[in-house]
Amino acid sequence: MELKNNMSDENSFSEVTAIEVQPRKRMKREDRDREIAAAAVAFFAEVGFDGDTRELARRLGVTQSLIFRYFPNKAALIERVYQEVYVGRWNPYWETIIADRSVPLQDRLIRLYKDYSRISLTYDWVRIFMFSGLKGEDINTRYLKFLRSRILEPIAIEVRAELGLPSPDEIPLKMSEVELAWGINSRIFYLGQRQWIFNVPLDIDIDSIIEHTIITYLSGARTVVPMLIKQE
Amino acid sequence: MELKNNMSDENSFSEVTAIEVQPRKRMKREDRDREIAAAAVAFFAEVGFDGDTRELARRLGVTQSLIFRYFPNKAALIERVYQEVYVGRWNPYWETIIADRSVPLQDRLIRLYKDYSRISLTYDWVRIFMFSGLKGEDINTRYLKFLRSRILEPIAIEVRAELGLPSPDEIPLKMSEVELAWGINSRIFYLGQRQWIFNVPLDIDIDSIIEHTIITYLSGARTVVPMLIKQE
DNA sequence: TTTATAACTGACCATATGATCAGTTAAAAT
DNA sequence: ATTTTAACTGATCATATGGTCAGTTATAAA
Repeated sequence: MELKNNMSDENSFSEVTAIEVQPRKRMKREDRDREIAAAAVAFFAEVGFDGDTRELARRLGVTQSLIFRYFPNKAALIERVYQEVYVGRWNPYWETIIADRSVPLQDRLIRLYKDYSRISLTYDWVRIFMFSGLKGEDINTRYLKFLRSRILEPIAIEVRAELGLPSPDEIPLKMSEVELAWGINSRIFYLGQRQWIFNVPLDIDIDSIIEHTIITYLSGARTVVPMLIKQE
Repeated sequence: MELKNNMSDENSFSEVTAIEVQPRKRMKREDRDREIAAAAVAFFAEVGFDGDTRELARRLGVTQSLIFRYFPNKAALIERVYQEVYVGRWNPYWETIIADRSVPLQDRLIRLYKDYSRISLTYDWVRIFMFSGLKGEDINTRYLKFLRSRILEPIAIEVRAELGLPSPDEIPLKMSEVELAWGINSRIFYLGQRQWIFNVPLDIDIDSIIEHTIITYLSGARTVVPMLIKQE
C-alpha cells in the first residue's frame, strides 16, 4: 500500500536518474521508519522472527543501533510487521464482491479468490503468517475470526440463496456449512505453503486451480448442504 | 511406535508402584537415546528448532551436557526428530486401502483419511512439519513428493475408474487431476493447522469434516474431471 | 566385597545477540 | 556562512547458547 510509494518521493530531492547512484545518506524519520518496517517484513519472512537485528541492519545498509532508535525493542518491530501484513493488506472490496447478486455466485467467488490470492499467496504473507502462528501470537486467531465473519459466513449465506434453500433467518447457519467454506480457503492457502514453504512447485497455474476449487466447492455444496440443514 | 514402549520396560527393574517414586538414575544407552529423541520431538514441536538444549535437558531432568554425549551436535538431534516424525510414522497400509476395488471408492477414501488424520493431525506432527518447512529442510519436499506418488496419484487413478473414464494407459493423468486430489490433503492439513497453530477450534468433529471433504471432492470430480481429460 | 565400565555432572569456553549511550555529522534553519 | 536540529555511528554491556572435557558415581561384572 503506502509502503511501496516512498520510492517515488525519493526522486524529488535529486536529479532523476535511472539508478539511484548516490542515495541520500540520511532519510526523513518517516521514510526511514517505513524502510525499516518493509525490510523487516522481507527479512523476518525469510528467516523467521529469530533473525538477528544486525543482519537486518546490514541489509538496510545501516548500523544495528539505528533500528533501536526507531523501535524501542525487537518486539515492537515485530508488532509493526504484523500490522503491515495482516491489517495493512486487507481489502474491504472483497467483502462487497460476495454480496453482489447481480453476478452469478460462481463468478463472484472466482473473482474474489483470484484477487484475494494475489495478496495472501505472497511469499511474505504466507511465511509471516506461519511464523507468527507458530510463535503463538493471537493475531492469527483474530485474523481467522475476521475472515470467518467477513468472507466464509457470507459465502455460506449466498450458497443458501443460490440453492433456493431457506435463509439463515429461518434456519440458522450450521457450523458445518461454514466448515465447508473453510475448504476453499484451506485449498488456496495450501497453494501458498507449497510454493513458499515446502518448495513443491504448482503444476498448473493458480487461477485455474482457483476455478476448479470453486467449481468443486459449489458442486459439492449442492450435494451436501441440503443434507446438512435437514440434520438434527 | 517403538518409542512409546520404553515405559513398560521401566517397571521391570524395581517394585511396581503406582507412581515411580525412585526412578533409575542411569538408563541403558538405548533407552536414554529414545527418551531424549522423544522429548526432543515434543520440545521442538512446541518451541521450534531454536529451542535451547538447556531447557530440553531440564525437561528431561538431566544436564545439558548429557544430550551432547548422545548426539554429536544439535543438528544431529534435529535430524533424528525428522526421522521419528516423517519416516517413523508413515503407514504403508494407507497405500493398500486405496487400491482395494472391492470397497466403494468413497468408503476407501474416507477410511484412508480418517486413519491418516490420526497421525498427521497430531500436535507434534503438524508443528514439526511447519517448523522444518520454514527452515528450508528438503525433507518436507521429499515427503510431499512421496505423498503425491503414493496417495494422490493413486486416488486420481481410482477416480478415473470410478467414473468409467479412460485409464491412464490410454490418456495419461493430467496435472490438474492430481491437483484436485491435493485439495483433499490441503483440507485435512488445514484442520491441523487451525487446531495446533492458529488456535481456531474446529466447530464440528474431524471425522465428519473428512466425510464432507471426500463427498465434496468426489462430487466435484464427477463434474470437473471429464472436462479436464478432454482439454488440450 | 572389590573392580571395571560407562552413564552422568559441573565448570568452562567462544560466540551471538538484544539493547544502551556518548559522540559524530549530514542536512535544514538562520 | 553559521547555527541548530536530529539522523546516524561505534564501542560496549549483559546475557544466552552450542559445545567441550576432566572428573564423579551408579551399576554390573569379578
